[in-house]
Amino acid sequence: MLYYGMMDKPIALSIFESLSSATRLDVFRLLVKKGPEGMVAGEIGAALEVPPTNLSFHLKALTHAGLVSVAQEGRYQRYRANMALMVDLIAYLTAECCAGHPEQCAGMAEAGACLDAVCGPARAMQ
Amino acid sequence: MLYYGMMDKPIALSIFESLSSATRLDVFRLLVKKGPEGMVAGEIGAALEVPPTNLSFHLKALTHAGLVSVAQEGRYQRYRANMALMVDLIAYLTAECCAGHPEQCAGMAEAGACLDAVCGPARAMQ
DNA sequence: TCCATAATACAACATTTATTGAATTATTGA
DNA sequence: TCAATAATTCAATAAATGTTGTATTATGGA
Repeated sequence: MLYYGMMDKPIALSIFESLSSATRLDVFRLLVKKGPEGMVAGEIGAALEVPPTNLSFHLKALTHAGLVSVAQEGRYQRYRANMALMVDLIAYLTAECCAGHPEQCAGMAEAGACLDAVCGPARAMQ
Repeated sequence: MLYYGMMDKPIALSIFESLSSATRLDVFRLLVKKGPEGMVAGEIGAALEVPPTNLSFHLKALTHAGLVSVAQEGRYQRYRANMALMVDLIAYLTAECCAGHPEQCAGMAEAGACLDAVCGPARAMQ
């Protein structure tokens, strides 16, 4: 079940900050691609050719924002993407869309907008 | 109709960079709230208490990323949010989820993930 | 135990981004 | 036309981020 309401401005900001670096966006997309299996830090570094020190810096930012989770496996650290947070984020951005009159959203930009466009009318707040 | 495929890494990056500033996130959310009506620059600056010079700097970044559109009205510049781009962005992030086996996504993080979780199975690529 | 490996923490430096004030462009109304 | 307003551009400064090398912590295997 999706729970819209966990998100607030500081969290949204830290998510956007986290994904605003090319390195971190690469890391997150790689982990999304890997799915539940995840990857240990060394594998990520090798795949993206990022030096260990620098990778630690970026993984810390992603972890702090909640975009990735980390689990210790012996001397390895396994990282996994948290896609659910992205879903919450979009819900947050669209929550007050058109001042509560989302039927107006048809007129916004090139395509439909608001939560209807994301999930369909029946799925909002589901 | 949503068209998944307009998004690429540089565009995704510029969107995240755009929304990684508190001022720009405030501006974008305010414009989403306003809907198709939009707001002129001066109104935005007054509402958020951002000096004109600084606001121009941030509006330029949002416009360049495609998150807002701008239309001239006499000596005013009217800005509107482009929600559709956010929908595309999520589709981009989830496109290669779980290496093409999105049924694995149930195991990711706290909630469902991938496009199914965003739009429901029937809506993917619709 | 001892050495090699995985990963992170810290500090110095380099780079990028944000903010401010002054000047510029363009439009409206008297 | 001329003064006032809306908004931007530009240049200088301030602040935040990213990167690198060295040192540290902790685990696993010989």
